[in-house]
Amino acid sequence: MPRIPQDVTDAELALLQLLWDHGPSSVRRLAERMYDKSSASQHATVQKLLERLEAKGCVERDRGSWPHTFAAAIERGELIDRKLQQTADKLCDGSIQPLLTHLVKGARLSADQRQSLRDLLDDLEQEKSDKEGRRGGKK
Amino acid sequence: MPRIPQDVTDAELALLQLLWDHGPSSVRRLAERMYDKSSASQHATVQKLLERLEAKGCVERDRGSWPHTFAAAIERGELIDRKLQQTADKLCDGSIQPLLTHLVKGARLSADQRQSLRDLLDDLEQEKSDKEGRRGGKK
DNA sequence: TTGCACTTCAGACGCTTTGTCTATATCATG
DNA sequence: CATGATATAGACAAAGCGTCTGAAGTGCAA
Repeated sequence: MPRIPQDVTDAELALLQLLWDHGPSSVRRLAERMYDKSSASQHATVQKLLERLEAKGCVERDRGSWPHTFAAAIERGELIDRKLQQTADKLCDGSIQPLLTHLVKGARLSADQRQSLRDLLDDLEQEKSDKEGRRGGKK
Repeated sequence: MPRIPQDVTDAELALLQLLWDHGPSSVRRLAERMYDKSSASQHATVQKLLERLEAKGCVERDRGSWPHTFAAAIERGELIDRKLQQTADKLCDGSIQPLLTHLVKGARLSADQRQSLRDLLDDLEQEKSDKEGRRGGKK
């Protein structure tokens, strides 16, 4: 089940952004947005990129429609998580804790941002105790 | 002097890790650790990688010693920050806030980890008020 | 049906990166 | 200066990436 995540290149990422921002689209629409009045070869380029994205499991193609409609198969957040995990693997021996520390220290967080982070932690706390209070569940 | 950060490749990173873990070293020592009984050509490979790392500002070479001694010119944390910023640039429009959120949500944080995160936030709070009330003695 | 425009698909090109290696110049010391 | 180790410059193959060409397929209108 856990398909091993593949890397997404820059051009591919640009396409994903378009899909995230504008929803499922045809090759033509994507090409027109990406280049802005696309030529025949650019159209083919987009097609190839989509093909590779599909192979990587990042894009879903609806072969029933004509022309084919493409949609993102992963969410932005999913890709973010992948990237973070990769960074952790390479630099922190797989542990994410150091990343957190560095982010919190490095980012100049405003009071608001700090507060929202605290809130987030509170939510986690809540979740945790929920799990305990509700008759056991699975360990 | 914000030297524009360069990317570090895998083999280069492996060298940096050695420098971080074992301190300044000669090419020979690095080669022996990296491959484990290094050949002549592997020795040259390490030399080339160090040369590139030096060009990228990630390694400092002491040309006074013989053989040259190499030391990391950036800290692990610095590279982590770079990577995180790059991820933010590509996926979050440069903002780090989303990264934080995803990390906190995604990482299964233990109670201890959550607490240390809170402490970290408290420290930031403290720092903030320090800056207002003091003539900053840093250390 | 045939013709046409559009799409899909397979493949290849050209450039760059990356890790590796060869060859030559340079050095420290006996 | 002779020798063995080191430094330096350059070349190489393999792979990745964005791009493009050419041919096959599909829907549609005359």
